[in-house]
Order: sequence, then structure tokens, then C-alpha cells
Amino acid sequence: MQTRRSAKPKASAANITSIAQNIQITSSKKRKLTPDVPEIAKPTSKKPTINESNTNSSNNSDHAFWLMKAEPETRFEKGKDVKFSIRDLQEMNMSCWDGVRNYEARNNMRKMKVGDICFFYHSNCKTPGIAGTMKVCKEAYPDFTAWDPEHPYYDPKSDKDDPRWFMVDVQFDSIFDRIISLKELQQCPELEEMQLIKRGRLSIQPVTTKEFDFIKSLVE
DNA sequence: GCCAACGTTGGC
DNA sequence: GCCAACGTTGGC
Repeated sequence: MQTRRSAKPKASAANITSIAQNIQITSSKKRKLTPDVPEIAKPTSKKPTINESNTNSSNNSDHAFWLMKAEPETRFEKGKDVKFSIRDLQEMNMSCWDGVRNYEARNNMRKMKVGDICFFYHSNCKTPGIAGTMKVCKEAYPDFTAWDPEHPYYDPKSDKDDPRWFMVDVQFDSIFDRIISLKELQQCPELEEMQLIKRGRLSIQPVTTKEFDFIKSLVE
């Protein structure tokens, strides 16, 4: 039986290669890929669109904001360390964000656009909280780790012709001088409605512009 | 399509 | 390591 888990990008050289391959493929193949990929969005979860959820904004920027969780401390799953921290991303500069195995989180990832800004959240660790920011640099494409039986996030039900799970690529943007802890965030009346506070278990979630600006103000 | 049983998330 | 909250599965 497995222990617990959330989504975590894999910091391996293999991934970097895959990203490079995907980037190469993108121009010729991506356009083709999209129509082939069935929309498997959960019919029951009628989520607001990005525009609805992320637009109560004071500025004119046309990108959306998100929060993504990963585990910064070593933990072995199927014999592999699933640790991934903001420092790991900083060292790699760019990484795919694999391992998301929840439909709502996946659907949120599929709404992401290049240039969207994401908080990097450290979870299941000593001080859970927001550690920095990153940018979406490649929009959703099939999560190939779901097809690898050796991979901790293998899912035999994900078919190559009908992929069930998706990932985006992210690029390091900034690391905060301090972790903005969950404890601190929970105490801010401004963040009462934030998904992170209200829905602890969702690993990929939208952040409103107001929430984003407020949280940024805590570190500046 | 209900809902009980089961599995996972993730703070503590 | 515990366990509450909640997501998923599968029998009916």
C-alpha cells in the first residue's frame, strides 16, 4: 500500500531531456496534439473560468495566478525520492510539473497559459507555506510519467492514446526571503476565501489577483 | 446515481 | 505517526 501523496515534479535529468524534446516537438506537433486530446473535465465540478475567478483585478495584466504544491523534504515513494523544493527548481531553472493525479487539480493545470504566475507552495514539511514564484512556460501536455510502470505516479488507466493526466512546464521566477507560512496566511482576514485556506487538499489551485497582490505585499 | 467503504492528503 | 477532511470506487 502506498503512503500519502501529492503532486510533485521530478527533478531528474530525464525530465530535462523530455522537456527539450517536447519543446522541439511543440512547433510541429503541439497543434496536432490538442484536438486529439479529449476533454475529460469532470462534468460535475463546474469551476469558474480563469476570467471569472482571477479577474477581480486592479491591474491590467492578462495573465492569471495559481498556487502549486510540492514536497520540499525527502520522502521515498516506490523507492524514489519525490522531494522537490523551490531551490531545486532554482537550480534547474525549468521543470515539468508531473505527478498531478487529481481531476480538479489537473483541470486547473489545463487552464494555465504561458506567462501565468504561480506560487510555489511547500507542503507536508516542517514549515508549510509559500516559498516563491514561478512562471508557466509550456501549457498542458500529457504527463508521460503516468505511463511508466517504474514511476511512483504510474497509472495503468492512463492510455497513451487517451491520456488521463497532464502537466505543464514551469520556470523559476523568484525565491522569497522567508517562507510565508500557512499559519501566517490563515491569520490574514484578506485571505479568508482563498482556496488554500478553504480547501486544504487541492494541490493546484487558482489565486485571485487580490490574493496574489496581498501575499506579495507580505514579503516586500 | 446513491452512498458506504476505502484511500489519500497534508497539517499537526 | 495520528487522524480529519475529503476524493474515489464500486455494489446495488
